[in-house]
Amino acid sequence: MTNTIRIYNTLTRQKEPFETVEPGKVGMYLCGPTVYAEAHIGHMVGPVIFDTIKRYLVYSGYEVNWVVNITDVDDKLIASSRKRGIPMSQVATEMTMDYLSNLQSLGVDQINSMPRATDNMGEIITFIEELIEKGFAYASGGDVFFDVTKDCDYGQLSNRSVEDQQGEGGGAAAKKKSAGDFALWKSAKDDEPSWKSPWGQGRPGWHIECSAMSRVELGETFDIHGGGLDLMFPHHENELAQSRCCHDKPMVKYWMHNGLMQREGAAAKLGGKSDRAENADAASNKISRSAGDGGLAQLIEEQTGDRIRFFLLRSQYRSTILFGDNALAEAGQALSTFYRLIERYDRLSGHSFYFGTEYAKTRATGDQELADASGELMEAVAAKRSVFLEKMDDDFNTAGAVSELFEMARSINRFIESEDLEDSKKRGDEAMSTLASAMSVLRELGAILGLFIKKPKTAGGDGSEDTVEGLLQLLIKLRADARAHKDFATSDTIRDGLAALDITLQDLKEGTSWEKS
RNA sequence: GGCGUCGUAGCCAAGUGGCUAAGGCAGUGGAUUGCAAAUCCAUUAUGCGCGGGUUCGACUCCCGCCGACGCCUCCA
Repeated sequence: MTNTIRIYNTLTRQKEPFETVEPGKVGMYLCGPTVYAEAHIGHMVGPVIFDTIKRYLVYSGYEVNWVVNITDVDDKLIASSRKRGIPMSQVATEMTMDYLSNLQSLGVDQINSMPRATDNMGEIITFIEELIEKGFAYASGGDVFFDVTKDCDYGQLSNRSVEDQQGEGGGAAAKKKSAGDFALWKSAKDDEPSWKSPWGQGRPGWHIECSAMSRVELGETFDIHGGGLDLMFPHHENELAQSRCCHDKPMVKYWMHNGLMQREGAAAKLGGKSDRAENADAASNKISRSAGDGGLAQLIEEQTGDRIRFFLLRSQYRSTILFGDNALAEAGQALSTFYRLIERYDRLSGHSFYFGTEYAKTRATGDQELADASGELMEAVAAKRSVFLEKMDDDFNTAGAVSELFEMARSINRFIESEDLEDSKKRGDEAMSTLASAMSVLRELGAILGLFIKKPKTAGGDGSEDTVEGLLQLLIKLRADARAHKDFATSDTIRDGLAALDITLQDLKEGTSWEKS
């Protein structure tokens, strides 16, 4: 187990060595979605980076339990349910399915548990009772509030004082002792969905479910808690207050917050800042569902999940990521470098990269030049692998790590060129064994990032890949015949025609391959 | 008003108190090719928003300024 991982902790605002509560084990919790509407791309930043973090921790020898909650009861869900004339639970189910399918498309498959708020009402109510008992909360007119004045450490995560709190206002304000108090339990109005509690029919406040469910799944103190920067206040601040006060011990060792995503271009510069009132109507590049963003499933269909995942991983997770067509296109262009190399390897080796077939070690042929080239390649690959891991150790710097992958790909291509492996007559077992070894390192590191795990889709989405492949082979053969007769007019007609369909041909030493962009 | 983040080549984006400031995209020259595409080689920031300061030395630390942005209200 490496013990060199360092994590930027929002609580202390610095990178700290990673030390788990329990040796060798990691409990981590990520705030999941409120399932009232379709997800947008911004919702995937957290899941993708946490999925990668888990992969890396597992790779480093930890046993990791990763929990992502589903908030399936809140005001917006109620509003959506009324508007659509269907039960709140149905809205929640639909949107949960949308969310899960998006996660799957992006290769987020490391989550151990996804508890729902409505399945944990008993625990939530118990948690609130404990807080009341210990004097940190009070019931008031059917509602229950957390008393922020009783928590002398309140505000340490987001670095703000109780005096600064403006409070939620609205109807609940009159029931509160002080403006900064927040709801643990909300009494139900007329036909709202509700649950029975010691304070009457009602539903939980926003923050309490995370305190209750994280305790159930991960215990009173666990290792990592994550979420978007926008959740730092009030959500995480309040969660932290609830749990710390209830248990009289720290809730979380490392608080991690990912940067928010913004739309590229558009109103990038709109003068003034700082004055909320004036800026309230200013155009924003922010992505949010309340601004009508959504449709992630369609975006994934157009762009592929791999491309979006790679795009997200090319930035440091704490920074603001600018999202747009250009950015995605560039990511796709860059990613294809790896796909081409992988296809090249498959073609030369006759094996599938994705199945990870290992070559038997071969006896050296005594070719000194080859031995030197092999040694050079493996040395370069080992060096880049080592830097890759150092970058990941440093607060999961996926952006820096990716650059090592590019250099690795170049080294491998250089080897293929220098040994002329495109020529089957020069393709000996010794060279291919070296190539396979180098590729296996690419596979190993790619898997940490959740990349290059399965073959990407190349043909169109009509499901007839065999047909497409057959047609392409037919055209490639016709073109080869034309070229053999130096009928370049015909051969170029075929190639240009395919290019118009975004299909690019590549003439190799032996045969022709194609790819669709 | 309070709290906080950021400003690195045409674009995206890592990074470090001191060797030649990663990588990608785009571009240019070359190898290769019937021509391409792909791949490889070379090349593209004497400088890291601006002005001061600390230091033997700062892009990296401190202060000021300018600019972009986030939170303080539902938000990943």
